[in-house]
Amino acid sequence: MTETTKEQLVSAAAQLLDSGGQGAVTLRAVARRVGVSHNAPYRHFRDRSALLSAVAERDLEQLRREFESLAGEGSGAAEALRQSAGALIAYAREHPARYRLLFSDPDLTPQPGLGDAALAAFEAFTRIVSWCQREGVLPSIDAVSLTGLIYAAIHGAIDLQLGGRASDAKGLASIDATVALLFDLLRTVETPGPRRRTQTGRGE
Amino acid sequence: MTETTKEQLVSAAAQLLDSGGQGAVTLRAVARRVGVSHNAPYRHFRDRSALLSAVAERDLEQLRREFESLAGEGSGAAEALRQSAGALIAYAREHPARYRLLFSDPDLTPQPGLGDAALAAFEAFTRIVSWCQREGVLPSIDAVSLTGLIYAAIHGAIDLQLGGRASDAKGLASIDATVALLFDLLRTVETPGPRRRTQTGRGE
DNA sequence: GATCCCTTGTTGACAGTGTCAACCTAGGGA
DNA sequence: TCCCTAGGTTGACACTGTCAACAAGGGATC
Repeated sequence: MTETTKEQLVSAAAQLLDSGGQGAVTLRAVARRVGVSHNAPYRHFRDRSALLSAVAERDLEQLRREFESLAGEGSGAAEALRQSAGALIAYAREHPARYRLLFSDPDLTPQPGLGDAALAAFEAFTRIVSWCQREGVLPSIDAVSLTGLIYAAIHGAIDLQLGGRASDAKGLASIDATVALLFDLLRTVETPGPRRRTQTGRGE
Repeated sequence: MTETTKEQLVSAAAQLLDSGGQGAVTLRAVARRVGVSHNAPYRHFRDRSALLSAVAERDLEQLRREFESLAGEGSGAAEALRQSAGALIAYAREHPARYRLLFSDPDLTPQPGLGDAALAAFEAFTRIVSWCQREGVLPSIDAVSLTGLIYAAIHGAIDLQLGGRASDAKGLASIDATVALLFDLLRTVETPGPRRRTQTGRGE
C-alpha cells in the first residue's frame, strides 16, 4: 500500500508528537523522517500550523468514528457513555501531545476543516448523551448544555492531569475517579421530569 | 519604586503573553523590551521555560490570594464559590495565554516552585468548597474529590472555549452557562446529610 | 510528436531563535 | 590591595520557518 507523501508527512508528524511532544515537531524533522527535502512539506501544507491541524483533523475523525460505533452498540446507553469517556481518556493517555493538539492548542491557526471535525466529534458525543437521557440515565435537561458540561469535566480532568502541575500529589484526583464521580452525581440528580422521584429536601 | 531586572523580565514576558501569545514570548524580545542585551535573561533564568514558569508562579500566587480573600468574606459560602469561579473565568478571559501557562502548558519544564504554587491555589479553592459543604450548599462527599470535579469542569469549560475549536458555534455552551449548570446540578444532588436550598440566581 | 503547464520536488538563502562560551565591570569583603 | 561574585555584554553556533528560484515529469492540448 503506497502511502502518499502527504499522508506520510502527517504520520511522521504524529509520531514526532508522540515521541517528543509539540516542540519536537519541526517541519524539517518531519521532512527528514519522510526522506524528502526540508521544503517539500510546503507543497502540501501552507505552514507548520497547517500540518499540525491535519494531524488533529485525522485524529478527531477517528474519535468521531469511535463515538459513533459506540452509539450504535447493543450494550446500552450507560455503557456507551462510560466507554466513550474511556476512549477519550485512553487516547489522551497514549498520545498526550496529540490530545492537546485536538482541543487545547493555542497557537494553531484556525483551519476550517479542523473546526468541522471538532464539531462532528462533539455531535457524535452529544448523541450518546441524548441516548442516555432517553434511557433515564442522565437528567433530562438541554442535551447540548449537558454534553457541554460532561465534556468540559472530562476534558478538564484530562488536561489538568496532563499538565502535571501538582502532579499526582494529593492535589488532583485521578482522571477516572473524577469522571466516575461526575457520573455518580449526575445519576442522583433530581430531574424535573416525572421519571424520577424527587425529594425536596427541607433543610435548616 | 525601582523594579529589579528580574521582575522587569517577568513583567515583560507577561505583557508579551498578553499581546502575542505563547509564541511571541521569545527570550530576545523580552530582553529587548526591558532594554538589556539578548543574553541578560540567562543571568536570572536557566532557560526560556524557567522564565515562563516564573510568570505562571506569580499569577498562581495572585489567584491563591484572591481565593483566600474570598474564603474570609462575609457574603456566605455559596457566594464565595460563585465568585471564585468568576475570578478564574475573568482571569482566563483577560489573559488567555497566561491562563494556559498556569494549567495546561505542555512543554514547560517542571519547576519545583511552580508545582507548589499550583497546589497552594488548589488548596485555597478546596477550602471554599469545604465551606460550602459545611453550609449544605454542596453535597458532603470527599472534599478533595469534589473540588477536583468542580475545578476540572471549570477548567475544561474555559480551556475548550479558549481553544476555539467549534468556536462558539452551536457546539459548546458558554463558560458561564456550563459553570452555572454545574452548580445548579450539584445543588440538587441527593446528599446524605441535611440540606439547604440556596437560590443564587445568576444574572444573564 | 511537439508544446505547455501543473504538480511535486529540489537547492539556496535569510532573518530570527535558544543557548553556550568568553569577556567585562562594579562593588564589597578579606 | 586583591580577588571573588553578581550582573551584564558581545560573539558565535546550530537550528528553525519561510521565501524565491529552479528542475523533472507527466497529462492535456494542438
